[in-house]
Amino acid sequence: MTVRHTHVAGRCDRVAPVLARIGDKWAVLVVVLLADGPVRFNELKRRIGVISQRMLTFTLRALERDGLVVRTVHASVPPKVEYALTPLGQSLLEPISHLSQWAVDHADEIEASRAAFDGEDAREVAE
Amino acid sequence: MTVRHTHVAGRCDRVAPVLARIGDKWAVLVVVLLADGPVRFNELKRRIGVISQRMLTFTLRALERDGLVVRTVHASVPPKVEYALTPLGQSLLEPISHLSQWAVDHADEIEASRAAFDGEDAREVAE
DNA sequence: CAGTATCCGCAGAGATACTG
DNA sequence: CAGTATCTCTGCGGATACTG
Repeated sequence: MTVRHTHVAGRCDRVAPVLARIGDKWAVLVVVLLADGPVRFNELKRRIGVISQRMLTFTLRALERDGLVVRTVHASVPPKVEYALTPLGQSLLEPISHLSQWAVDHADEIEASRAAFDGEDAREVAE
Repeated sequence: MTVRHTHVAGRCDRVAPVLARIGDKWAVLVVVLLADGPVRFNELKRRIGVISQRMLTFTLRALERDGLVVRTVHASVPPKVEYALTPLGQSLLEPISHLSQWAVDHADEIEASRAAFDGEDAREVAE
């Protein structure tokens, strides 16, 4: 029984939580939007466009909890809260961009494959 | 209004579906398990350990549809179905391993941050 | 062995309304 | 402005049973 795992040494349960966060569509979006610098809550909401404030709050809390984002409250009226990437959060930008690059590079292949797959299905049914 | 996006040129809607697939915990696991070569259905199920056959089937169908995995039926009794990575699927291993590496490298930081975050919460409540 | 079909529970996410 | 609090509904995913 050969156990030659190609995957990175280190238990899967270390990796899983991170993957889950990446999979969270809002989380990644927020991280990318914060790449250029701090952004305020409602500004963030506006840029994302469709997100509910509930989900944005949850997403930011999760990112803050994981140490990827810092929340800074400026004591003023009206209140001003800015969110920014921590160094850890910034370091995540790199692997994310690798992945994004892959996605962009192969988007056409994937789409074609899907079309082919769905096409076969339709033909089977038709016969 | 400066629009200096750091993220990869190419619309987000191209990237989102891929991120969703990565976020699918089963999908990534399966891809990694297929890294060393073709594996049969039940063998895959056994290695994953906890997955329901329903989810495994769905996951494999999705991966097949996206062209990341090929399904090969060997006409025999009992039936034998093998799943293997396509070249496209193999190419995904690279960005995944980058991400995994990041996860492993920063797992401790993240965990510490979580503990600190949760600790503050508990203290606030206690006071 | 390798699935498909069906039922069901519960967490995730939206909509809405209210507050410091 | 930046949230919290509820209420609700959808759909992911597990358990189970059946089939080629």
